[in-house]
Amino acid sequence: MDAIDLRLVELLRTNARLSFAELARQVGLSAPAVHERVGKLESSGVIRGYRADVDPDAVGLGVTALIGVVEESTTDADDLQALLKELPEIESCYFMAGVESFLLTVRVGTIAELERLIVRLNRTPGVASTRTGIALSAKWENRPRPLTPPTA
Amino acid sequence: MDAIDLRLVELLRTNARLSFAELARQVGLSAPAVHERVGKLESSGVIRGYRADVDPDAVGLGVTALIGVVEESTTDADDLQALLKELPEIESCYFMAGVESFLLTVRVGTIAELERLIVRLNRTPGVASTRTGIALSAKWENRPRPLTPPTA
DNA sequence: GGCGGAGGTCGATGGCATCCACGGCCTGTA
DNA sequence: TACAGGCCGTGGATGCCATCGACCTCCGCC
Repeated sequence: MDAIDLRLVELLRTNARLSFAELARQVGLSAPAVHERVGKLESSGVIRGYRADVDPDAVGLGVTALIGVVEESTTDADDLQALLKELPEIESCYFMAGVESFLLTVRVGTIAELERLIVRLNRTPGVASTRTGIALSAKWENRPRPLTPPTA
Repeated sequence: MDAIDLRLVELLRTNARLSFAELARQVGLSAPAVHERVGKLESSGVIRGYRADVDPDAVGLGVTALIGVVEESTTDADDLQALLKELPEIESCYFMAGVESFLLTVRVGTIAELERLIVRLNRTPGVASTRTGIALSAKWENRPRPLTPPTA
């Protein structure tokens, strides 16, 4: 992970469809060199994949919510996590410090669907309670942060 | 937005670097046809961009937190939003229903940096108070949800 | 029936991805 | 110092891909 790798990561983070030739021009190396570097970044797990950033509204997922989940004290967090993973509506799942063990970001089409999801969550074994906040709008999401060189 | 468009979106959501030729094979069209469809999806805003999914840990952003922000009653939400946008640490910003007007997902390198960020936030004009939850780990993030056809 | 547009296929061409052989530099060692 | 080996790069070759233009086909509408 030197400065060039960091620059490649930053470029791909902003536009994942850049060609290797273009990346090469940006960082001042040849295309094969960039190809190999990116391959290593992928296989070492620095780059986990490439995703199109899609407007959720446009694909029928206009409702975003954040749900805090309080675990029952008798349950194993791993078991609960496995159950949560079954629910495709859950886009992200964080294990948190605090009373609410999990914080979920959730995407559904309608408030009615959200209601059904909340009911389902509360019925899930290991869930003591949930607390839902509705996002009225996403001002921005997953904004790629400028990466600071390690010496900063 | 027909079923083929939806399939293209789903494919690109999972792997944004698929070639048009490969996409064409997957959906049973020719490459130029797919090229045109994807172009329209981009210019109509359905596809907002393409992002490499990077392990935050690997680029020195090992600390993730969620911060709820309570606005001062005298402030304009848009003004505050503009100020928040200046802070590169804020990865996502949702305008929420509830006491906390904004919910921020934040990514920093160390707990010390998080502390500085919280102090800065509390000093920001328009911010009445903040409430921070620390993510001990991200179980998963931005998982692409299988898209249901509109008739489902 | 004839027309026009949307959206598709096909074929050609230039650029890109990717493989391979080669070379320079840094480093540890005699 | 001289040298050997590994790492990382370059340059050239080759086949695939992106992309353009010409044409075709279907469908709704006059």
